[in-house]
Amino acid sequence: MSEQGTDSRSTRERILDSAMNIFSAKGFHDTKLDEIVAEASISKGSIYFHFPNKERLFIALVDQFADVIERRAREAIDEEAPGIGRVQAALEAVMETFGKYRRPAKLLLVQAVGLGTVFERKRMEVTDRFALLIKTYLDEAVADGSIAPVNTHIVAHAWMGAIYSVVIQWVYTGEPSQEEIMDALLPLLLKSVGYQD
Amino acid sequence: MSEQGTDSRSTRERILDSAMNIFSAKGFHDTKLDEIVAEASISKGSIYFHFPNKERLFIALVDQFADVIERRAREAIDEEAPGIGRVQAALEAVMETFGKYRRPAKLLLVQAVGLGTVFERKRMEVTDRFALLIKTYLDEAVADGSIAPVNTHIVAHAWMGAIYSVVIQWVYTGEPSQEEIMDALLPLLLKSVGYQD
DNA sequence: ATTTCAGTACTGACCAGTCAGTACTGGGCG
DNA sequence: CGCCCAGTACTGACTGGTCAGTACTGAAAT
Repeated sequence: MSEQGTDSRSTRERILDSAMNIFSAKGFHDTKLDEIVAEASISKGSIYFHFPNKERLFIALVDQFADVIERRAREAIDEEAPGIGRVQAALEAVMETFGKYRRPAKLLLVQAVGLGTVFERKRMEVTDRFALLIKTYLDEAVADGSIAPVNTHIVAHAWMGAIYSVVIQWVYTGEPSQEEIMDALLPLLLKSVGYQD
Repeated sequence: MSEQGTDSRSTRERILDSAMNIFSAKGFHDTKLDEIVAEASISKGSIYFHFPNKERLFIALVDQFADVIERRAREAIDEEAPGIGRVQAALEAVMETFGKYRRPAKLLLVQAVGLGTVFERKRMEVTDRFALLIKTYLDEAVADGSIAPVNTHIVAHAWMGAIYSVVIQWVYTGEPSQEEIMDALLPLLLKSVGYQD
């Protein structure tokens, strides 16, 4: 692979890194491409060589992190036997991943919301994707008798919102700690569907 | 008060109405003041007479609706005796209010998020306000023994997120119906803190 | 005759996106 | 081997459309 200059990472990666930093801190509209250019020490033309426009650069970051979260969740699920244990494992994996990547979390949960019509579809796509993932395993837990029948569609969205909200709070303030969150949130969610360990 | 022309509402109200319609549909940045001018049949100068800038006009709408939601919730609470009944009453009031005002709900829950640094403070202020309201009455319910002790701070944020998420889903798709939501969400939340009716 | 409110026409800063040009690599060919 | 050519990666000064905000005028009310 071609290396050159002091920084060995490829230009594309440099752009993505800097874009992540600045988008997550200032939001889409308050981020100027020239700021990314400065922080990444690349040129404006480079951005347009690697990405068709600002919007797609942003969406690339959103997709990238949504993929990571989903992959981690699925990995955790696959290591667990069917039933409510999978729900717990997935939750732990998701919380851990959000915890490890604070800035991407902010980008996905906050900065990707409320950006006009174009991004709205992307946002719904991502939330639906996660909600569906949750729903699948809730349905599984219902089927094998781990929990009583519920409206899993609504429960899935409610769970996702609960996780979002607590994580956002944590991303911004650092409080409450991840341990406190796990200790409080996991039993809360499980109890909400009538499961007691 | 001064009336004039066909439309009897004051210019300020006309501006707020049209701004609400367009902001809630297209988001902050995709809304041009000239669109508001056209829809309200007023002039651009009028906007700048009544509001110092676009940002404050938007925030005025956010505050306005946040006040409505909070007032309805408090009214519902005050009619109920202390304990878990208050939580239920507040929830019903909030859901009903969101249900009645679909566009403002979209503005508050979606369009007011992810708009750079300036609005971030406002968003946190509003969510903290609601979370604190929930927390107060959760603490009350714990104190009088309606529910077992929990980390009410986290529970409050989780509940808020759950409500947000389900309402957003409903605002965009019209599904699930308000009745389904109430039937599924209320027991879910109550069970999550170990309360069974 | 001054204040309040509304209307119209205009400005200029801003910034996403462009493009002509540079630098380096590799490989086909006589 | 030296030469040309093509392709890829990147640069950064420049442009042009957009739109928030302003200046100024008018007119009704008190």
